Amino acid sequence: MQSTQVFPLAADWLDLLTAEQQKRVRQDVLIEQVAAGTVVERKGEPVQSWLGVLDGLAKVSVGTADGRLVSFTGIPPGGWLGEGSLLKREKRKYDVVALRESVVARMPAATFNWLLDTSIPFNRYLLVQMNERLSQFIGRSEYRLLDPDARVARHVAELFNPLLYPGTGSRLAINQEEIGYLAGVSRQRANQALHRLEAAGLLTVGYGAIQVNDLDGLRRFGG
DNA sequence: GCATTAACCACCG
DNA sequence: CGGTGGTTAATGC
Repeated sequence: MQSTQVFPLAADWLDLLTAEQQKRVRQDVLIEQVAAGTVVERKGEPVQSWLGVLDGLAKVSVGTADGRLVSFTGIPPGGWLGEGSLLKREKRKYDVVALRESVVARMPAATFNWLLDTSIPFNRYLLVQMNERLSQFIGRSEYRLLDPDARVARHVAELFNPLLYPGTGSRLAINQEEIGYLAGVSRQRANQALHRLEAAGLLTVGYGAIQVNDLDGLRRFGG
């Protein structure tokens, strides 16, 4: 199930490319619609493409051999990932799973490398993205020390990071179970945290969605 | 005390 | 109808 037809390609880096480069990208990138629960990429497989989430929500998880989750990230629409493994030509180091029905894009390694060789703006984009991700990763280590309300606040804020996920507006379709999963709390506790954050005027809770009103406030909440 | 799981049921789309 | 959310009760750390 793939089409190279019209793609409302959620990728702001596309604008950084020349017309010729955009043309090749559109030709080479494969788009695929996947059902909820689909394992888009499995840990250990050779990396052949750069992955983009165009619609839906994907999770990236890293676990130990016994299956225990060590790290876990949500990728909303507009997020692209896997450039690290692609650059090092190594095997994928994590599982990528669609949390719900999603649309994913794959850019072949050859195209990715060609862009690296021909587009300085694209390199700059990657540099910014990788730096931002590193900063996010380091910051997350202190989440464990925070209470559940603050953990939820920060994980929600991460999903709205404009540098990593430019396609995400102020509203994101994500249910409370998924938020709980991201923040490492139960659905009930996530629900409670969301309402406290709403009472603090930081976000608005909708049906199967949240709307962020104060991104900085969320990042700062509880600490 | 606080969080978790399980279970309801009401409501939204 | 299925999915989501608000709530409660029982149990554990």
